[in-house]
Amino acid sequence: MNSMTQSTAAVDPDKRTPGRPRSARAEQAIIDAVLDLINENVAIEALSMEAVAAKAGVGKATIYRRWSSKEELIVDAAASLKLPVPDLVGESVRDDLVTLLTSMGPSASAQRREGVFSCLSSQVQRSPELQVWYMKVIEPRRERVREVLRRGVAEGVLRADLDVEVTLTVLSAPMTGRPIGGLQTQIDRVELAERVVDAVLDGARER
Amino acid sequence: MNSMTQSTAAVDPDKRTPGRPRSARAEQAIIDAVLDLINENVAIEALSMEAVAAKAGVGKATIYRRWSSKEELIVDAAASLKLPVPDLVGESVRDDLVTLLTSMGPSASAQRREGVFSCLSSQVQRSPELQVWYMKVIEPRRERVREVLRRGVAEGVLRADLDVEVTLTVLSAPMTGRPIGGLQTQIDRVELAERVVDAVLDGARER
Amino acid sequence: MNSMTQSTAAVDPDKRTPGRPRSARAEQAIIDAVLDLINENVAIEALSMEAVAAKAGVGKATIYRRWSSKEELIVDAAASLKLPVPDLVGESVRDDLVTLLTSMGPSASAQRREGVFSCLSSQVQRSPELQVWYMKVIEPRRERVREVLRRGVAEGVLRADLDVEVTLTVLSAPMTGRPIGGLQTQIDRVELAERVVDAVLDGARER
Amino acid sequence: MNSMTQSTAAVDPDKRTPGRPRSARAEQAIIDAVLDLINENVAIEALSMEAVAAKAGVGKATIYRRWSSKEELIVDAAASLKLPVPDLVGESVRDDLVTLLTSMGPSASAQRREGVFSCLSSQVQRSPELQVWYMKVIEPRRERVREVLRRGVAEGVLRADLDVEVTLTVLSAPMTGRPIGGLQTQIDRVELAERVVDAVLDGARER
DNA sequence: ACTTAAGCGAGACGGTACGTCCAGTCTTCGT
DNA sequence: ACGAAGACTGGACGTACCGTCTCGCTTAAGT
Repeated sequence: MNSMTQSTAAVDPDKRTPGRPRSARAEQAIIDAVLDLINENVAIEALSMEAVAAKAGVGKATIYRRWSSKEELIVDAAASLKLPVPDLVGESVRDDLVTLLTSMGPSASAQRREGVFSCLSSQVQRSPELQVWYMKVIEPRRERVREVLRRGVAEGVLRADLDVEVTLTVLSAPMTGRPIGGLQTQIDRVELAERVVDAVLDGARER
Repeated sequence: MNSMTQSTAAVDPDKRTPGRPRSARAEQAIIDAVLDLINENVAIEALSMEAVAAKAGVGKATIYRRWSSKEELIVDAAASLKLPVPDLVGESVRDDLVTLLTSMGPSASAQRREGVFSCLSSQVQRSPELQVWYMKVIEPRRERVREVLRRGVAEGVLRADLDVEVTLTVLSAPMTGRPIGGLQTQIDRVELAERVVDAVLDGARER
Repeated sequence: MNSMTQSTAAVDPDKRTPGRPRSARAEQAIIDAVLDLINENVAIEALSMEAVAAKAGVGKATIYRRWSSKEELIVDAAASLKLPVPDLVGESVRDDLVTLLTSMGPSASAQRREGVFSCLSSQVQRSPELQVWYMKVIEPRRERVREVLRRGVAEGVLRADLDVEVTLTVLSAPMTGRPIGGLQTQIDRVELAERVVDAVLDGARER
Repeated sequence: MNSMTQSTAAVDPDKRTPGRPRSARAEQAIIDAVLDLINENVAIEALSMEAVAAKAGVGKATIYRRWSSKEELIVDAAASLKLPVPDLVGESVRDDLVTLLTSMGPSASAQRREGVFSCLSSQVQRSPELQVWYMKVIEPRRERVREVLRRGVAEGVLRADLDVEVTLTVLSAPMTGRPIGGLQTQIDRVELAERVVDAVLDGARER
């Protein structure tokens, strides 16, 4: 994977590889081609390296020199879209959670991203390696949720015995999972986030 | 899709089509081949029609006569595994939910099923048509969850103003979603179900 | 082959086969379908049994019950077109030969026949059995040529030491062979026949 | 067709096409595979591209990149067998014609060639384009025959008013045509050539 | 300025799988 | 027991991509 190569290079910064350095233009053209193709091509997975190379005006070898598989390339393309984790006003646990959850999941932002994330999560199952990379993309947002939950506990707003991990999962799964057979098709992201947060905060049991 | 054909035929049961009827043996051999291949071949999506035909001892045309795409075939193969919705003892809302949730999701039962469901959910996004079929497979279990929730409300165990749909989503998403970056990799299905149910029932907010 | 079946049946004419007799309508429909398809479909050899069955409104088995291969069917279709051997006025050896040669070969008559014979001769190479059948179709005309040649010798019009077989071949080959790279594309059948006959009768050598 | 591509390239020999050049090894392996298969497989037309690719150790696409149809490939395979036009001693018109005719036609030389030419002539009817190519293979020998005939006329050995084209056809048709129902099955090539030449030179008519 | 080494676009390579079409056989009806 | 219909196995068709491998050509760093 690309980023690995960069890290490896960074280990010994004096040593410059001989020969012509890799073209940053080609690199960007490839990423753009991936995103464009995903964007046009709502039906994902018909995304072929051949098409990426053609669209980027690049030889296939130039792609494989940087990414050793289609999956890695797509992960990197997704990573390039990584949204800044939203700034939190920090006034209310509930509002912070709604903000964070809204920014999660496939439909989080620009249309272009939708397809990328949807495609990604379907590919990611396959190899543990890809999961690690995918995690790097989504984990920051998950960590912010944990922080908010812990802050809530500390402030006494949330239960002292809160199971933070399970609560995190319960909150995020409805946002990142596929919208099949559920609510997500009918209501918008913000409303979904609000209802999920409220349901999880308040609980179902009568007291 | 196969089941569609059957339904259509059922509309006019007197009228027999002329010619040799389709072989039930071939049909079953194809389904079995799919399940076997998925089973051996943990890495899904390397599942080829060519291999299915060979394994089933069937011509490719015989497959395409029944299913017009690989996706449809896999959905039908999955449907053939449809578990009986678990019987509920009906003593406690909490226990019933744990039972139902445990039976949900990709790792619900026999190993063979795991792969099928995992493969399935990654394919299903693509076409609205497939989603409809997938829904038919999973919806019964979702409906049972709704019933339990409504029963809980009626019995006064759950909040009177419970948002049943959101609660259903909040409960099921962690079970059916991909296990990426979450708890599912560390803990078993039953424990996950218990912790999710407890978290959702009790809520996070201090009261 | 069909005609064989008929001959076999003729051996014992009292004995009627049990069951429903074969439909003469189907038989004719199949032959007609072959001829029609060859006719439309100038590009021969794309003639499929499937298409014949469809065009004749007949099951494929009905064809295979009568003819055991595509080649046999085509030979029989050709035989059904067998022209009556032309009547000869018998006044002049030269004119009789021109008449006979004109009636030979693929372009001899109705357009429909052209394709059949062209197709036929390309298939016929393959099996000695087919050659026998093909011979039965063309041999009568060849025999008439031999008769005319022998008559010419008897009458003293042709050389006493004439090699009848070679002369027959030399006369007929230009008419039945494919028109590739030769004269046949430029001049019509009658003119070709006349020039061939004259050249062969008169010889090339100066005397 | 392949040779066309080569000729086109020859028009501007400086200009190299970009990309990896085509492998001459693959090209030869394909041609060899065709000839070998025809050779083993006396029953022609069962010759499949699949088998050619497998035997040549080549991807099917590599074949289709060079020849757009099976027919073209076979024509090129035949052309690769093109015999050198035989050297003529030039002493006698009759002997030269026998030599030339003997080298004509499907059974001219090595066994391998027989099948190729036989297969070829059955395919060639179909498209004018193929005929052009086939002509290129056979025309040189035909032209030599014309030359001999003209020389004979000039030397006074042959009739002054000889119809060269018809005589050429009359001589070559028995050699190249199918051996159906004729002499070719009984006598060998050389004898056939001699008898044909003698019959045509001397003529049939008594004088 | 001159090597040297790796980059570049292009496109051919051996392969695998696709979805379609036909061959020749088999199985079910209804006549 | 036939005829018509059509499903059956098998296998070739021609196409699209896979990931790799040349080509001839830049492009820089290090002589």
